[in-house]
Amino acid sequence: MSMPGKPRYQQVKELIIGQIVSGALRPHDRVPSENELVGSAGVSRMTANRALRELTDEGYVERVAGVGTFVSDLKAASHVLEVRNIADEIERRGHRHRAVVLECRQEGAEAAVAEALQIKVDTKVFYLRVVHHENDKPIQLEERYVSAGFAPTLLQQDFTRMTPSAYLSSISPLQEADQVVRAALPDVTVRKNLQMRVREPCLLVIRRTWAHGRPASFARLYHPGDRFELTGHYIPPGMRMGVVPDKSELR
Amino acid sequence: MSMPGKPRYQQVKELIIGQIVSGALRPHDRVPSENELVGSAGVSRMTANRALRELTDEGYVERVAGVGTFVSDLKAASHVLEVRNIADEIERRGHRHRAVVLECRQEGAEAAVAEALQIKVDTKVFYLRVVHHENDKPIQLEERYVSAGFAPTLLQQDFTRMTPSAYLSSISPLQEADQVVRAALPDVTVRKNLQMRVREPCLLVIRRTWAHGRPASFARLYHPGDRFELTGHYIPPGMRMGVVPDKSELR
DNA sequence: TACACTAACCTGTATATACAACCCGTCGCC
DNA sequence: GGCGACGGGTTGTATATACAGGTTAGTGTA
Repeated sequence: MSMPGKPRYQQVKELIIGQIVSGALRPHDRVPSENELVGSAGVSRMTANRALRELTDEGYVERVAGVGTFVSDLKAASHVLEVRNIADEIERRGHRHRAVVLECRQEGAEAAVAEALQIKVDTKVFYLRVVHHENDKPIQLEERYVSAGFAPTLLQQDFTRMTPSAYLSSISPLQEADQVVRAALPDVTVRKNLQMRVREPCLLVIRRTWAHGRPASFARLYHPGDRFELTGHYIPPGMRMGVVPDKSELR
Repeated sequence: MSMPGKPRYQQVKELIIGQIVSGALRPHDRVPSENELVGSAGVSRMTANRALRELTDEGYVERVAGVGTFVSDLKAASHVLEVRNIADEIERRGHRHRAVVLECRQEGAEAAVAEALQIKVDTKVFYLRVVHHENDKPIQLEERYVSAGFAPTLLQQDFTRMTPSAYLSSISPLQEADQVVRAALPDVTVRKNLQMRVREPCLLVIRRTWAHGRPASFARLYHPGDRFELTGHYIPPGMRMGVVPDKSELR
């Protein structure tokens, strides 16, 4: 255990992250305790403590004093992206989510998709189109391409029970992502599927998610402009433990 | 220096955050070194190190080995919000930014503004309208209301040299914020100011920034849908040092 | 003057040690 | 059987110490 260059606490972190990402450690599983890491990783307890503490800050694990350290639920990851799983979002508002699968098949990647997924044109990809409803009103049209190698069992999945993005993150959680948000006029197909008025603009989120350093999935998410908005909230870190000089509570 | 209940490293962090937020320490100022904190805060160097290290992770300060610790530029704050200072954004693309101030005056808050800023209707607020250009093409119409008490010297400011949001964050940086993003059709005034085609939708960002627990500023930012997009990128924390998660199993 | 070297200071990491608080199972006492 | 005390394991924090490596200013020499 002596990869030179990288600090030892970082090596310990990567060891554990690797086991989480590879699936060897699953959510709610127990992570080696500090004292166990002293033995197995050959570091001091303070070093093991730092590794586990930083993994806690980063959302990988949760620690309970007197009990142990456990892999966390990984839902926190998509939080930063502001658009979480649409089903969770709807349920959090106390509404009913329903998904209608329009298409679900394998096809050859066209140029734009191939470029986004960094594969050759005509490579096999899975293609999905799903409309998500909130209380029976369509609120998102999801058009998604998934690299075939990444999720071989995708076509057998029932996406009315679990959204594609939830399914994908269950296969390999906590990866990289980039996205673009723009306002655009929908084409006729999109407009019909979302039951939008003519000339109503839509909010379009284009997102790629990465796994193992390669794009795994490419999605276009269309939302009706009059029924959907992205919300974000920001509190500077370090302010969250109840600091703040002035605490005037309002509302 | 012994407030029981809060750990000492946290007390040190809050001490420094307080000086940054209050303005006693400004960007690029030097922060007490670890050894100075050993003397002035009465903690061990390891404890001071932990405080400064966490402030680094949280974006408050930057550290240079061999040199010292300095208050950061605070641009990190808006980073999470994905729309940073529009002028920085434009310059980062190597383009030219120009701001045209349409209006800049004091007025009584109307109902919607009063609610957003949590003040009474007709309370005095500053009202600003600025068009931001990228290479002489309008790219953002900024309509902003600022609580009068928050920035008394606002009307004297030259907003062609410094954007309103940069000015506000220079007064009291690193506060809380919330925002909403939506797609909408602009009204005629907005469309004209942004030189948009008819029926072209716009991307609307509505943002409130908070200071000392109260809303300080409320802004509507309109962007032409065909010339503007919000981008975001997400890398899970802990993966940023070049990890390659391998499948090294243990036990 | 030009240049090399050193001393002082800084961050970054690693370790051993210590104590507090917490959780839980077990053992012993009532 | 019931109940409380206790001990072992766990996290959380604090400290002293040590060494490595970076930066800078100043000093001294060629």
